[in-house]
Amino acid sequence: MLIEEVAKLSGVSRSTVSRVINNDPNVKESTRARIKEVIRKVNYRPNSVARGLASGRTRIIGLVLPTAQSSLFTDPYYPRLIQGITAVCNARDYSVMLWLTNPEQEQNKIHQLVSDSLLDGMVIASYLIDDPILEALTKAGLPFLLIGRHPTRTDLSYLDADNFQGAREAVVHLLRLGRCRVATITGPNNMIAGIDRREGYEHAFHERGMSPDPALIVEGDFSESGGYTSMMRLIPQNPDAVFVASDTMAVGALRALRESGKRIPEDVAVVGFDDIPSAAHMDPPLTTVRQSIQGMGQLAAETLIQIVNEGTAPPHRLVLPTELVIRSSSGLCMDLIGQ
Amino acid sequence: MLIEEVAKLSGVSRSTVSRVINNDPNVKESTRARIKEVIRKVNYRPNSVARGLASGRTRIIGLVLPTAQSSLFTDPYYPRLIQGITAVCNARDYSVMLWLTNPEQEQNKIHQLVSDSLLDGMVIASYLIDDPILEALTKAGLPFLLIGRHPTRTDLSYLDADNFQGAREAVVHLLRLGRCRVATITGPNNMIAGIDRREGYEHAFHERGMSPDPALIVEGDFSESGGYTSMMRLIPQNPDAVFVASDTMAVGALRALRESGKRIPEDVAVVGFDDIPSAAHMDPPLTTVRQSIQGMGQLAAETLIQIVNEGTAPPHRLVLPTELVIRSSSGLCMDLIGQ
DNA sequence: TAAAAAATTGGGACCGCTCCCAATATTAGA
DNA sequence: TCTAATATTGGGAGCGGTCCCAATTTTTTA
Repeated sequence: MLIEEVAKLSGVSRSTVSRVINNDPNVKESTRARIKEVIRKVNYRPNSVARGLASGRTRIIGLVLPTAQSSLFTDPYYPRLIQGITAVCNARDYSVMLWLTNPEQEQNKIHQLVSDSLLDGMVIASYLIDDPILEALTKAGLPFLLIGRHPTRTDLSYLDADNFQGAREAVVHLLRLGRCRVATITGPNNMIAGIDRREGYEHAFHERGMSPDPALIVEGDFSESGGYTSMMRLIPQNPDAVFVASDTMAVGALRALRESGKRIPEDVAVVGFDDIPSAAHMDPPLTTVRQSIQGMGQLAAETLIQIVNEGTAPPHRLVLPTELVIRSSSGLCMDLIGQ
Repeated sequence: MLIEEVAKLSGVSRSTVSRVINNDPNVKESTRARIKEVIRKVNYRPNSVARGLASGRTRIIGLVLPTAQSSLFTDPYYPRLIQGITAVCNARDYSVMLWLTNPEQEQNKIHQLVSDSLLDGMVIASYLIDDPILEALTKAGLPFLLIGRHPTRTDLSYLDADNFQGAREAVVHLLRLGRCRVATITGPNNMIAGIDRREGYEHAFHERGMSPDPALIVEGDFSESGGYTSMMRLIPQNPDAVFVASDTMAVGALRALRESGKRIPEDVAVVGFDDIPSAAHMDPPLTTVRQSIQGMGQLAAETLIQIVNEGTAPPHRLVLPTELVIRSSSGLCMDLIGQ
């Protein structure tokens, strides 16, 4: 079924049908109703490829995720992000195209996408974006949004959780509970989220005029086994608490602590980051910093769609709040005592 | 940069450039080389929307996943599937479009996609596909592939793991170890994977002239908390082993067993299904049935692309083998004794 | 009631490719 | 060396919409 046929059946020209399809107000109400009825009756749907070619807008947004990330799909992070983004896109009648790229392909792939004019915009959740690519993106005029702030460039739109504050609060919580050898397993040092959380950790010390012992800082990789390995390296330093930069790593850290005969939280208090669904069921239930990844995905999609439709405004920099969720892995908490 | 400009720079017509782009053999080698050089130099990339409109093929395949599934993204199943599919599509220069739909939207959405001619084919991993949709898909002539066999229709192409054999072997293993009250936590009864695994469980009994006690069969929902709840319901029946239809549920089941003071495997042996990455790190390490979900995704993409390019052959029915991975949650195993 | 303004509608010109068929160049056969 | 066959190439006609501008209708205004 073509627009021309719908036009014939409605007794109008294809232009008028096109107007109805695109919600152009310049159509007489009675005409619009008649056409809509025909469209409904014959179940007409405009060919989106043709629309895309003619209008220059495809209503497709691209989502680029790094596949190198070992935690890519064992950690619910990306799945949640995807869920948030697709939910909004579905509702707004946008389609989502997905690319999982490893670093070698990534540059080439993004270039390709940019010059392909298949996309109206893209969400880039990769953390290893080098400047040439950003340059290409900017020059191509393709709207894009980073998930996770860019370490240096401030002229780009991004969305991020408040990693610094979240980490800071977690560590303040541990210090307040009287822990004095608070260690941390950080994220990768080349990921901004890892860096920001470590800085939040450090800041919590500085606020009290203290400095963390460098021996208590170990880099992790956001994976479960990475958490285990890092914790094993940390144990000889006798920490009495550890802030782990992701819940998935915390799972590994808990395992390492158990195997070493440490009691949690008596010997070592543990705080994670993310509040993944299983955090509440861990042994013991994990105190953690909650971030709404799905919410971030939703906001990302909404923001990008807005940019696409309203032209590029000044860069959007959106930072979502986090929330410390206190469970038993960090020690006695008032709620429990009350019961 | 348009094809016409490339043609001008190469001193040929756009037709010849088009031939080179599409690897048409009817081009003189010297001409082809010259054009390729120009393309490289000016970094020309054909507009895929225009190609799609002109050729009727977009090189985009759709992937439809059910979002209702509570385990959607806590279980690594779908992420892995996505990873497998995108890997192959990337390599073959296809793009993947993703839809996460809930049952209410699903029907409407698929209809929309079908009549939109944006897709060359689709992979449908949803389990609640009703006949009208399948009819629409078939009638539209859009190639599609189901992940998970259809319960009744045998004329459709699908890809599935050998759920029946995998479950059967798991239960045979438990029975051979001398367990006599082998329970099971099944998948949802409306998912074919859940049904096939339960039938494998039952068959293992029948092979030995036995029948499972119906009280030892409890339906689960493939989620961690579902596994916990189901196990709690099972414990009063005094099982000495349990076959859990997914590792994620097994996590919950282990938790329930621990809380009830049961030793694993001494009191209750446990076998899962999937072999998720954390299975080897559980306490105790989980015996489970391994299936390569990523491999399934890859094969799905390859098969669909083949169907798209070579026309619809007789329906493809591909069943991938599973493998029993014996760890300690199911009891003593020879490997361990040997050490 | 006629002219002016505003609201609708129609139709040609693309969007940037592919594809078919006719035209031209090249090679082989006699 | 000339003709037939074969290999290359060119160009028109779409693919199915959108969009602009001119034409037509309807509504206002004087």
